[in-house]
Amino acid sequence: MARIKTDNHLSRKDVIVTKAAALFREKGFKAASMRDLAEAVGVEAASLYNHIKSKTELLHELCFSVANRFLHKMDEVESQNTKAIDKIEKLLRFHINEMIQHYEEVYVSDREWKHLSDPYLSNFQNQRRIYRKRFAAIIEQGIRNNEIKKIDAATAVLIILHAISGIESWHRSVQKISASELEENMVTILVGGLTNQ
Amino acid sequence: MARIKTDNHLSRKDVIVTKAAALFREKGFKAASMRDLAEAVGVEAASLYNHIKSKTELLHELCFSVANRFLHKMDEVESQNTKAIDKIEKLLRFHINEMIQHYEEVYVSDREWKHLSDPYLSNFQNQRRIYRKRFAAIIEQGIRNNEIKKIDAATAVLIILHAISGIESWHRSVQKISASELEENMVTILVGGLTNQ
DNA sequence: CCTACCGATCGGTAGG
DNA sequence: CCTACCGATCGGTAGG
Repeated sequence: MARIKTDNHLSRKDVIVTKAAALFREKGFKAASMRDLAEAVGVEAASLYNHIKSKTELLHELCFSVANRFLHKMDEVESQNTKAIDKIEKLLRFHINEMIQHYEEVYVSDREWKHLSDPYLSNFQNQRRIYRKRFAAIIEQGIRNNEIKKIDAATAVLIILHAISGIESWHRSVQKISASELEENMVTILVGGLTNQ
Repeated sequence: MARIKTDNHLSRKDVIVTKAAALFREKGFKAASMRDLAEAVGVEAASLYNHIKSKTELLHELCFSVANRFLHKMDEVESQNTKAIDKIEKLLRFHINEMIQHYEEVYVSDREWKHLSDPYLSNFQNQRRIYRKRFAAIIEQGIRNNEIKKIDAATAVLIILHAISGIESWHRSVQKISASELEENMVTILVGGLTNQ
């Protein structure tokens, strides 16, 4: 997915990864078979193995490409010289947009990572734990600066991250409101819930 | 699960359903095998079928027993003569407590229902859609009465319900804060996010 | 990229 | 509640 392309065409591998994300999202990792995937790609199941090593490899490519994007954004936000609540809003908006634009991948990374096997599993869990701690540290900074209510930071992170995963329902619904309206509503409720005023 | 008992002992069936909830939560419905379940119960796999009809039956018993509790609570809350924001807080606290006390069942009902098969699948999806509409209607009432910010009610429901599912992370963590502190933190953030003040 | 096929594991049944 | 076993399906490989 991160390969540089000279044209708009996706490599066969990219097609496989993309179709895998859609299938894993729809059926779950375990219930999605390599034969399902082969049919979606338009080849026989055995042919997939000329491009990938295993079914699990597909899952960990998806999980880590998503995790890397979030960690990269966290680096960027932490280095900025802004108020804690602004950092949180930036992270929140990034999460919302990632979920809207890369729905299948982000969803799979969020819900199917438990099917990873070691060493990827513990690696992923570690990255996730660290990300949440960094997020909580920003909230704690905001509480010390009186920008944010006196709440448990870990609980706040948990609420924010899970609330965002709710976009999944919006994504598959008849979509009454637009993506930008969705974003503003979420920011209003969640930033509003954290701040004193 | 709803059967009346004359003593504290669970019937064999109850043990199977309870162990199934734990297994489906831990591994996911598809990845949890009947042989895993048999081992957890302490019998051979074939023996399970003297108490249950199929693996799917276990899933739909879990999903519908959880759904029924929420629908029953919704009936109760709707019939009360209180402000919309109080109804929301009541539902919110009920959800939180259900998630804390019946963690495995509620989690499975929330995350594994897609493995139901028709007619149970569409039945469950219907109940879920109706529940959310009733929840949204209360929020809309609150907006009309100026108790709640002018937001999209469906988005608010989505945020609330998914935020609660975040308790899953708390449940399996080293549990820094108590259940009641968790509840108060969630109510503070979410009710605070909805209200004008 | 395909045909042919493998060993393993699955949910479930027969019969006692 | 057990032993014995079934047909189906799985991820993956061999060989071309």
